[in-house]
Amino acid sequence: MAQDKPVRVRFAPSPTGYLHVGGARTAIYNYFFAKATGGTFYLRIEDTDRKRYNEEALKDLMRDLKWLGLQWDEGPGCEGGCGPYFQSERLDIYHREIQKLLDSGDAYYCFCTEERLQEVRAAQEKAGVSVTGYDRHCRNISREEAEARIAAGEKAVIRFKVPETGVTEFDDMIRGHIEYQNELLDDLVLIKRDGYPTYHFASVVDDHLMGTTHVLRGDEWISSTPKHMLLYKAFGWEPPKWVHLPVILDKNGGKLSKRKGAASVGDFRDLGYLPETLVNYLALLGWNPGDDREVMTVKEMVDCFTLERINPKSASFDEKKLQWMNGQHIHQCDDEFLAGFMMEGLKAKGINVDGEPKERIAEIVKLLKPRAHFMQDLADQSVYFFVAPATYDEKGKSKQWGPGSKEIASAVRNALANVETFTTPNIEKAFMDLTVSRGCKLGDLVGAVRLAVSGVTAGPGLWELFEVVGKEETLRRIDVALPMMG
RNA sequence: GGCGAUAUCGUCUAGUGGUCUAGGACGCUGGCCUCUCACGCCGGUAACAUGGAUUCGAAUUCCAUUAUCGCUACCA
Repeated sequence: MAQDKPVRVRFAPSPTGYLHVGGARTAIYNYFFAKATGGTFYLRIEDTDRKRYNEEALKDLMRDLKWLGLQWDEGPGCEGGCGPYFQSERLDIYHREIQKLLDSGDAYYCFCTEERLQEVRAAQEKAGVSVTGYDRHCRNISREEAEARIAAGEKAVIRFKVPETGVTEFDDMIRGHIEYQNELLDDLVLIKRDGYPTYHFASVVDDHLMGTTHVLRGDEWISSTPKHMLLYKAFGWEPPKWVHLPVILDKNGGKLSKRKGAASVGDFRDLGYLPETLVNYLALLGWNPGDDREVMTVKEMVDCFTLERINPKSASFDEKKLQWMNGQHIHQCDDEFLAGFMMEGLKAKGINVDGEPKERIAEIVKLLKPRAHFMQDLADQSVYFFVAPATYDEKGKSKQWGPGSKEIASAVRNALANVETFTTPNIEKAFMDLTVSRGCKLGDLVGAVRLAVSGVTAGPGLWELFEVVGKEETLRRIDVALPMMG
């Protein structure tokens, strides 16, 4: 399947809401495909619905795409030769192009009102006819009459004159050959009453004019593709290659929606996922590299990306696996980056870490890194290295601070007090010696003091933990907790 | 209703007529490691939607059925 011309693909969102992970994945595949083939990835804003336009959504959209690392080669902010990249700024182009269709007789003015359309629809429903849609009431109004009526102030839309017979077929790169009977298609609106183009018209005109070679879009567009094919034909343009992507469903096979949980890129960022994780996971949801690799960098994925390995089946989003993958990516982050993220998190909690030695921060990151599943785990779990616990885990209290624990904790405290150089090996030795002299197990010694020093029952190895907290502070925290023990 | 797409473990997937008593990953689970929790390592669990047809042979091809999703807007 040789590419005769350089690949040009686009992500063409409508700025009506947040960037849904499904949309994000469409953007990812477009981006991967462009990068894998040395082509161009451009961003086009489909803002032809003035009622649903949302300025905030547009800003978020671009921010989230950038956060994911999907920087466009052309588009808002980096104009290329095919702008403008906002459809709302291309109205003159659509009006110029529609004239061609009007001239050739492939499009016509339609004066039907919303009310009449509704009546037609209702009647069709009642009659139970199989073919529904616009009844082509205005199809045969002459151009002269139509223009006269418009000149007289009547409002109209412009519809496409779809052939009444025949078959329209196209090949989808991941689904193969698809055919539609033209008689099932209705005369879709091309230019709306407000003068704006519909999606169908604008996307066809733009994909052609902007040189799109492959259209990668959600599979909800499959049924519209024959209409788009017919438009290309009417214009005499060569259609792009079609690549309809499967959708992403939630755990239960329903739509992934905000109401049911996280659904947008921003949601997952707030939850503590790395962009690398999200891109990796989303890419693997419906595509595979051809081998067993799963945790991959963008470069690794781009290097082996092909459209042929995209699955036609829609996939359920599994947040458990996402979590696991985030842990994997956190393990691969360099410590310095994690340290920066951790310190910001601590600052946000009101903990001043400015004076902390770099080595100490690095040591903490080293201890916490293999335990982190979310980025905020770093800050959340490191608080006790900087501030003594104000409260203690309730379950831990009843389990670790029961009868006899005070005596054990005191013994540990005294043993620790005698450790001159408070380092991990020395601390460990103190504990070991204590098990010998007391004739007990290590497990008997650690629970109570871990809770006393950290406030929680889970965490890094105790010796390391104590070393980083420091001798004086460790002893002090044990002293504070001693009276609470039984 | 009509049209279309899809159909392998709970989930993501490998698999393109024999090497499949179906492989990997997440999850769940047993164990190892061990001062806790993680990490890591070893093992287990679990699937070709159904019915026909083609074929010496089908998860793989074809046809039905079923189920799910999508479209059926002057929304994208």
